[in-house]
Amino acid sequence: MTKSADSGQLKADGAPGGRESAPGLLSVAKTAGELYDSAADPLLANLNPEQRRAVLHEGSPLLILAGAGSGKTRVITQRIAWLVQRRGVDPERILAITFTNKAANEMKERVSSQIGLAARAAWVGTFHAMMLRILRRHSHLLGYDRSFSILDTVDQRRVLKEAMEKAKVSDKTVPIRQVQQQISSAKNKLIYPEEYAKEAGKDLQKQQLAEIYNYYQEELRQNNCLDFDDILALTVFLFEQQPQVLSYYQERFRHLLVDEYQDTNHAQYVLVRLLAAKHNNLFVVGDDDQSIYSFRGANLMNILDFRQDFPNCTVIRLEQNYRSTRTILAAANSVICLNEQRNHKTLWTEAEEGDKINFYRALDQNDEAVYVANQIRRLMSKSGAAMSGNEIGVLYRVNALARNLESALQDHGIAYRIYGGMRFYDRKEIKDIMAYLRLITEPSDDLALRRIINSPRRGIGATTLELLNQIAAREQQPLFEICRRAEEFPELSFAAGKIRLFVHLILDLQQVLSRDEIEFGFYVKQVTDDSGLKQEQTALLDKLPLEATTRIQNMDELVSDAMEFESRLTDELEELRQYPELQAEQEDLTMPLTLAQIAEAYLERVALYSDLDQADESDAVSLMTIHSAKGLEFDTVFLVGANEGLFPGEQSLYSREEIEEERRLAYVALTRAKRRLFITAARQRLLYGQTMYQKVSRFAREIPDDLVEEVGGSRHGDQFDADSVSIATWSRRSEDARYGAGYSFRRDFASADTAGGIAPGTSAGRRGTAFERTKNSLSRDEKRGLDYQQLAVGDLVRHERLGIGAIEKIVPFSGDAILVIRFKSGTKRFKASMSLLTRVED
DNA sequence: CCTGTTAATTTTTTT
DNA sequence: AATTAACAGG
Repeated sequence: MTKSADSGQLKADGAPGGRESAPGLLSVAKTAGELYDSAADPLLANLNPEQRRAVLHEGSPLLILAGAGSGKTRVITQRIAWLVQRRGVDPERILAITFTNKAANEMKERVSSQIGLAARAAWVGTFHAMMLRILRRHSHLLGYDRSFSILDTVDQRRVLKEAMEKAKVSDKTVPIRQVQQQISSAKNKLIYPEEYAKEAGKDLQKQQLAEIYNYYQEELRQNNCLDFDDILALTVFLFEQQPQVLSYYQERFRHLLVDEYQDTNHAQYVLVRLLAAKHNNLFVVGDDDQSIYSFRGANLMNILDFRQDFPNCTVIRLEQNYRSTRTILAAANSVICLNEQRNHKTLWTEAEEGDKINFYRALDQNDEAVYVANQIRRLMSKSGAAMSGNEIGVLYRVNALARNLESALQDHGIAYRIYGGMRFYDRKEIKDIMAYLRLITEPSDDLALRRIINSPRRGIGATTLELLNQIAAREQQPLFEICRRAEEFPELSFAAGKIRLFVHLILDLQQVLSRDEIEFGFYVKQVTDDSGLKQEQTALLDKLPLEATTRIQNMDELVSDAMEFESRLTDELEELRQYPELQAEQEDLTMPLTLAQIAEAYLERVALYSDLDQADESDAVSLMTIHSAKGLEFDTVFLVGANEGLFPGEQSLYSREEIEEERRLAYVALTRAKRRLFITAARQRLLYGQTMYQKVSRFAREIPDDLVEEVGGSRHGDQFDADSVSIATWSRRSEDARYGAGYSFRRDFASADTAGGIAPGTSAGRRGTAFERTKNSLSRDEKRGLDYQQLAVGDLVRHERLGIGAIEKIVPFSGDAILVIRFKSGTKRFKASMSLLTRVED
């Protein structure tokens, strides 16, 4: 399947086409940067020689091996600015790919501040977002309708389960999770069911998988759905099958920039090769030491083999670190050095030595959390040099560790924000509403229909649904079509009335959508109301007050999120209109937006974006996994849970490759810190319902002694270092403790610890969901929000980022109100109780 | 057809 | 520990 990628010939001519000759400036510089007095160019002023060489590079594919904190984002943005402003490249000929939406947003913003609104015409985004954009335009060539929907992992599991039933494979013999993983990795290698079946050969297990895979893919196709991996793989197939389409994008994207190249999987690698093949203007930035996504198919070989893949390429190393102190950098270097699979780089810095790394050996997970909270409070209240919360990041290997930290921070009154975990859009109530939107915009989406036909309860249960399924299979029509014709089928007579109500609900909502008379936010509100979802929760208020309240709040939140989304979209469009020259290629944005288009755009955003992507201005300590911290930096970093079996994880202990990946993860964690680094490990830890006894992580022990200041015990030796009893590893099996005589003494030790008067940290009771608690802690500390009843049209308010604005409109709903506010920069909408606004007295 | 109960399973990391 | 799936009874 790589064949066609290879057949794309790699010409070495980087010669710019006519359209690229710069206005006035330098055709000289393209052969030799020295001929041009680059030192005087303000665009290059803040770059070191290597960075400058990278920005100016021309004529061959370029690999930049950029160590952590070496200014790679700056190099990419300056490169884009350089291309546009000095080389006269049309921004719409630039495709810049990042890995997270957050990184993409940051890049867009930085580029805009350099070159202004023209940046809008460049394509900047994640692989998934960019390829999706391409797929939407050409999906009919692959047999998908333009309005296909994207399944998330949960929906995916639903479909898989059915596929397994069809293939008569019990999910007991083969866990769904594994099937999901297998299919995903096959797709990332561009292997689709047919080929998978061929490769299976006589392997019975593989044959079964192939069958499941086949059913799964069929189901997706029938429902006009793609999963995440399809987005990449189908784009590859599109390019392979439709040379004219490929050729169009090759021509269009004369300049291709890829960030975090070390995290590309095979499909992404092929995409890069295909797109760059014609003009060869490939600009790739990566750091093999920061490759941490092999579990989702990232292939480290892509960056290690770059020289072979692009024989005439140039390699530039960025080794000067601008982020961390000497101490932190030395620690990170000494850890990563122990990996064998790497391009050798040694980061250096001119920065000062800085504080030693603080290592704390905690008693248990609560003690650990309390220690972190105390340290944070100390840092934030230091007279004269008080830090603000957003300069602090708390990082951990697995999301499960966030819980203890949460309660400790709460007890200390520290505002925090948790990233990851449950996405807002993943909540049941939200997904239900999204399923309504999907069915409304795409009536053949059976998956959406099945999700909502009985949500809220309409008395259409499994029996009826089974009947519907049978008829649909017989008639070869989507479920919704069968529902519509329910009267024609006698077997449905029992449920026909209920089905008709449902069909009318959807048809009515479709009509409202196509009439296009109300704003999108209100449309979403109408969906929540008419569907009965809201009412269902209101009815539950007496029975489950806590849950129902959150759900109602979430639905309201979704309404205002939809409003904000619309206004942001319209603002963008407005800006584009002011630059007619940008419009040529933006065909999808030149028309006035209809309600249906907004709905589709919204569904798309919800599918690809996580909460992490929203830039957050509030001043709170960040809690996140190391994975999500990549690309970020904090003045002070706490790395918690530095225990063997947790980090590195238990399942990676016996594979050298996996240990190396974990070590890279450690490297990423350490290099997030600018000035101060705290590392904590617990002697014993209650996790997943079991107490385990843990050694200090090897990564903490690999840091040279002279860089570390130890508190509460040594990093070396076992967990009971006082009497140096050697216990090889912890045990997570409770029956071990019960039955194994050899284990009983562990419990004695454990109780001795607590009986010895060392009280474990206070364990706060569980209160509500993580989401809720985050919100509470913020509102308690910040007093955000306004009471709309005390506001009037014309009042002035201040927003931290947007400045002062005037209230243009107040739209009350469900005890709150949406404020429409005109700022200098444009009109924005806020939910009054949630807004970060303060009133300005005039 | 729905509800409340038990039993079982889960834990890497994310677009 | 906590979420989720299966299951029996109303």
